[in-house]
Amino acid sequence: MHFRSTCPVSNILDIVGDKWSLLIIRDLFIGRNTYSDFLESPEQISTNILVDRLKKLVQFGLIEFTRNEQDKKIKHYNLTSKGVDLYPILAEMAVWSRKNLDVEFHPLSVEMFNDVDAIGLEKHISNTIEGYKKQLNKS
Amino acid sequence: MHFRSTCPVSNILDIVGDKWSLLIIRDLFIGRNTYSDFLESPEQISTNILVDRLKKLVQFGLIEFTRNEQDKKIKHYNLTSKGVDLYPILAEMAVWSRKNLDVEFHPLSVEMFNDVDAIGLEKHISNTIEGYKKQLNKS
DNA sequence: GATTTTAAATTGTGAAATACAAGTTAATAA
DNA sequence: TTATTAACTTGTATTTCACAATTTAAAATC
Repeated sequence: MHFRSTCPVSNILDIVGDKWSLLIIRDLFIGRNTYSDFLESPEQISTNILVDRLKKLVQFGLIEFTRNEQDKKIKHYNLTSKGVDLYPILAEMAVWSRKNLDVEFHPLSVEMFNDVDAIGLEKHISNTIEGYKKQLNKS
Repeated sequence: MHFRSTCPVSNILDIVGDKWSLLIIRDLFIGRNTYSDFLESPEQISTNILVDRLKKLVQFGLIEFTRNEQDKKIKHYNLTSKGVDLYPILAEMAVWSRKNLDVEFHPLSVEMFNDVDAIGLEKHISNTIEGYKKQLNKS
């Protein structure tokens, strides 16, 4: 990995600072976890970019995959601990957009905002991280 | 502005989700605020990209500029309220990098991490935002 | 066990974004 | 009037991305 500088903000941007990586991470948090799932996301990623990003995210240790036991041609991706740690960034991004953009949001994010308003951002973040890690231990 | 979807994470990435925008925002938080300052940052942005990003960030309402009264050919950029609101994202990115990357960081970020450790992330974020807004009122 | 189906991956081509080097503009300073 | 310099532009090469079509390989069906 080549880093442009020793700034930690620059460093993480060198890893996930492109148009697509963080959207794949977002997808994993909302339960989408196969190649086909990612293709169905509303942003419409191209297949070559998707394959490239999945490979890179695996190389960086942010995600990994297991084969479906029933149908071994299906890969189920999941976040690693490093990947789960990205959630605070995604949450702060969503919060910024709600505060600063005058647009309608997807029902899933409205649900997320309701939770944030009900229990606070910090609690929402820790709950989400904990929830994802539980899901991991089951599989 | 064209948004790829109604996901708030996707929305903000459509605005600042490129290789450079958030580094210019970071620069403004650490006191770099002229074209020449930005060019001197360690990541070495190209002049054409810099001009393009500054224009876009102004258009999006994240930054604005004033002319130096002593030397009117110098533009001093500053964050707007919308721009200052990006700080939690930058802070969470830095925190992620410290936790998950095994590299040495720039002295300025070490200083920032010390503050985070001393007073907590939330307090560090609110102090930084408040500090920047004070600096704004003076000018 | 040959054929069909399908998730994942690849390939080719054009478009867009970025990098790099050089030159231009315009306000200030000498 | 001529430097000087901050900001900006231009041209070209490279890299990344978008879009469409095709290929691969494991599983399911006949």
